[in-house]
Amino acid sequence: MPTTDGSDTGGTGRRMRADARRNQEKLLAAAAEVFVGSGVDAPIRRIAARAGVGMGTIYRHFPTRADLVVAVFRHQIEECAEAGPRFLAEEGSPFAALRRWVGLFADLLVTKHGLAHALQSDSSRFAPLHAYFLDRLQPVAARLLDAAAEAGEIRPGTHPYELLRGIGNLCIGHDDDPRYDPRRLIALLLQGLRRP
Amino acid sequence: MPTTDGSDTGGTGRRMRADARRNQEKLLAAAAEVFVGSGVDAPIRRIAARAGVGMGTIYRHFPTRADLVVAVFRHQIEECAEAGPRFLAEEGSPFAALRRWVGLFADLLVTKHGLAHALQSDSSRFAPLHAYFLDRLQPVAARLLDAAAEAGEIRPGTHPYELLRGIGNLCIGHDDDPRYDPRRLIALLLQGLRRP
DNA sequence: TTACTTTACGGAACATTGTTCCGGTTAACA
DNA sequence: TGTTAACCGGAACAATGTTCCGTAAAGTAA
Repeated sequence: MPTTDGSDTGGTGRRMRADARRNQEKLLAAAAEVFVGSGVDAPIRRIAARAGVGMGTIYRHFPTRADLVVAVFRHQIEECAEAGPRFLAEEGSPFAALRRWVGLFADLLVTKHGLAHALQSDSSRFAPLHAYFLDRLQPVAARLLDAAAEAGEIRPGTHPYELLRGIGNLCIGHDDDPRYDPRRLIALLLQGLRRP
Repeated sequence: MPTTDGSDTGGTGRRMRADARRNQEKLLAAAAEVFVGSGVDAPIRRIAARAGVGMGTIYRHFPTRADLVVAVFRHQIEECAEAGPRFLAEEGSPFAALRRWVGLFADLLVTKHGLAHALQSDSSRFAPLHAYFLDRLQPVAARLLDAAAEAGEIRPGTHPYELLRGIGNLCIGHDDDPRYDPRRLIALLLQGLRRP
């Protein structure tokens, strides 16, 4: 798993060359800028151009688009994952923690243009992004669901994966349509979870 | 609004030439076949080739991909729209009718590969598809929701558009992942609608 | 510092797909 | 049957993803 600080080894176990690390950072910065303006489907060429590097360089550092997206959003994903247990400790009930965390998760998807859309995508583009998201967030969702179920606040049996994916899906396309607010539907979904 | 039978006028008010109608039918058949195998994002070239016509022909008949998708699925959309009022008459309660209709709607999206995905899409590709879907199905959803709300079975205030879009979103990507079954989440959503 | 090795860089070249355009063909009709 | 308007096919162009290799730079040791 690559890191973003000076210790990055490029996966080879050897230290990265200085220019390589410089370019990687330039690429991450450029990608973050372009993603905001044009979504995560922006042309690779534009990102390379904005970073001032060639096509070969971007493909060497990030073989797939998903690798680049993961690298750009790693921080936010990490924060979201860490918030789960914290909410469980802070909130009065497991269900309240679950609701708050789901809200944070939805914010992440809604704020970053096209991220939700990329997460499911067709076929298996973005498979690495999908995998990273799940590895990191599914256990968190599972723990919140379990806690709420044990407390008797929701009925048991909900699959964490399915819930995450469903919420992710609901967040798609909110930004080109003011009539559609994913949060209302997410609230309905949570309501449907509650024990009668 | 184009039709598929012999009366098609191509929108000009004049009768279509025989070869034009023949090609349109060949294209519809080919598109339906290709969509099943490769989803609605299959290359235009392949559809044209399967129909045995040139690129110009397909673009003349269906200027955008969405036009072609609409034409292919018109029948199913129409059936779904007509089922709404029928369910309302047949079922014991408005909510039961709503639930049954939502199931039919979901089946439509789940069965036709990639249709759900195309429905929201990014930017505004598929805008005609989106528009047709809404024009036809939103009033049906509205009537079902109103009836259920009036009967006191669900709480009022749910936007038909939002519900349709949400269900559409939930149906995305079910086919490349056995762990994800949109129907379970849709059931939760409906449960969340119910009056306490 | 210099010579040498290893790694990375840049961008041309190729592949795929969407989209447009135009010369030739054909159906419709008098 | 001749005229005309509509239609056809596919070449040509454009945008983008992906690969490859000659060249340049960084690291290393004498």
